[in-house]
Amino acid sequence: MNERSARRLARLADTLAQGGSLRLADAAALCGVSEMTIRRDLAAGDGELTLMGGHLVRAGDPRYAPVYDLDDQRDRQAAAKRRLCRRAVERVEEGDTLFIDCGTTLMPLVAELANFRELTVVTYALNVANAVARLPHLRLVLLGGVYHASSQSFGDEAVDAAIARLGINRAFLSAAGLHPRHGLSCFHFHEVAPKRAAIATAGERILVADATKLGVIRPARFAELEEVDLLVTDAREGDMEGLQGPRVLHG
Amino acid sequence: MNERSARRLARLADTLAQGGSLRLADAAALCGVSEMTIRRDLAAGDGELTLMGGHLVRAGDPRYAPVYDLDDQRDRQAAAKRRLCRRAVERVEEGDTLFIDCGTTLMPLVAELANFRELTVVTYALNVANAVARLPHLRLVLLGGVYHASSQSFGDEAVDAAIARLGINRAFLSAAGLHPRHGLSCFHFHEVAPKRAAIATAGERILVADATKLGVIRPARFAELEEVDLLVTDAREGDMEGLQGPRVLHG
DNA sequence: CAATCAGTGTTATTTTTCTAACATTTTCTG
DNA sequence: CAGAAAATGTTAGAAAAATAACACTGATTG
Repeated sequence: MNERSARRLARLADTLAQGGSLRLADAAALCGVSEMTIRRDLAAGDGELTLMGGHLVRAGDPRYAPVYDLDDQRDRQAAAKRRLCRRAVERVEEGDTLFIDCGTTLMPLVAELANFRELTVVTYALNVANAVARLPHLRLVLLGGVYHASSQSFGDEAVDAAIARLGINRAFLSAAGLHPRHGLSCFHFHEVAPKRAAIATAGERILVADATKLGVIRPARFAELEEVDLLVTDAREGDMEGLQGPRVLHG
Repeated sequence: MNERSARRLARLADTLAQGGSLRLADAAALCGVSEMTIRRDLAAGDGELTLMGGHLVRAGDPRYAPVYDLDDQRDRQAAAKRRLCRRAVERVEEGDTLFIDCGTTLMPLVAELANFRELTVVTYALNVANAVARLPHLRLVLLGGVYHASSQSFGDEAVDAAIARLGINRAFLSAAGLHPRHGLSCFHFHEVAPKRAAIATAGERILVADATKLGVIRPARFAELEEVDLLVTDAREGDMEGLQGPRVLHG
């Protein structure tokens, strides 16, 4: 996926941040491109946005999640994420204190945590917090602040201090872009501070990123590749050339 | 619309109560009728359910969807609480920064805020935060910390400092007990710190409490009656004897 | 019992959405 | 700048959904 394509997707995601839907034609007009281009953007995207009968909606919105069948095309991406998270959770040990980043990539990870007895989860994302709160035996620490609908997360200048006070064993990070020379980047600048704080504090830094993130640069750069210890991805060896730094776990 | 038609719609609405979508074919199978019948049901119905590209979803622009809380609906006092909150919201002015306490009492208040253009809501409760996050024009500040499932709220020792940094116009407080001599109390000790911090900072302190809270003492005492400026309640004059301090608004 | 009518199913037609193919424009590269 | 590659637009056809038309069923009623 290319730069402009991603920018359009981000803009649309922002528009739909509070939920709701957008007709494909309106989305195209909003971005000043043809409907076909929006379709292609969606196909190349990470599945956060999805098309339902000509209407663009947030895939994560429980309002539109299918009750019954799961045979959607969109599910392909979701299946990849589940697979990656299943690999990633192998690193977790009983008693850990985990940091979980925002976005949709790491949502399946929370589901995988249900089998642990004693875990503390630290996050600044509302969707992650809601998922964790449903698991009664997990301890949850939410880093507060001003809410950013675009990423469903909180943050302010106090987040560094708040994270520093915690003893985090493992940080699970997500990134919208992962580039050999430009390192790790995300869409929103407000995500940078908590990500950096987590990287600084955590014992082990684990990045989970599907193949579509590879070779991509996003506006907000938050770390170098060398700053993470492990990369969990479904990208094949061929796609990884020039990527140095983390050990790689293929999902 | 006829009896059976309404019954099918009710059943489908029930299936989608928790959100989610249903393909028309599945909906038809679920009701044991043809797709065409479902289409006709929907056309005759009240528009609660709608068809989006072959998928049945709960209708209306979710952006302005009413904020429902499941706990709230189970609550016998729900109607009273809604009435009290409608009275309480009269105090709110455009541009305010509001503190909203935890519990179910103040949940209807959030729904009432949908019509304001410019508000900032400060809270330490997960249920309140989720409700506010769905309203686009509202700014949300969540006070983070360790999650307490018992009250669906967060809190730690840093909450005082976090609240003190904010300029709060009006604090909407809830209490589990309200007693002439023993003042205001709640169930959980972890609620005391944020409540006290809000009382200390806010310009106007508004306590919302239905009649069942009157004359009751709970384990965690957090304030005196005199520390709130206004009490919104449905209790009758007779029940209020000995209650001194706040001005009273009857809902 | 025939006529009627509401409720539903079936089929056909129109409209919309999706997909693929190819044309055009823009951006990159040597 | 020429040529290649990428991005986007346009068009046409396939698939799916929405609508309309008509047929069937079973109950009601005069």
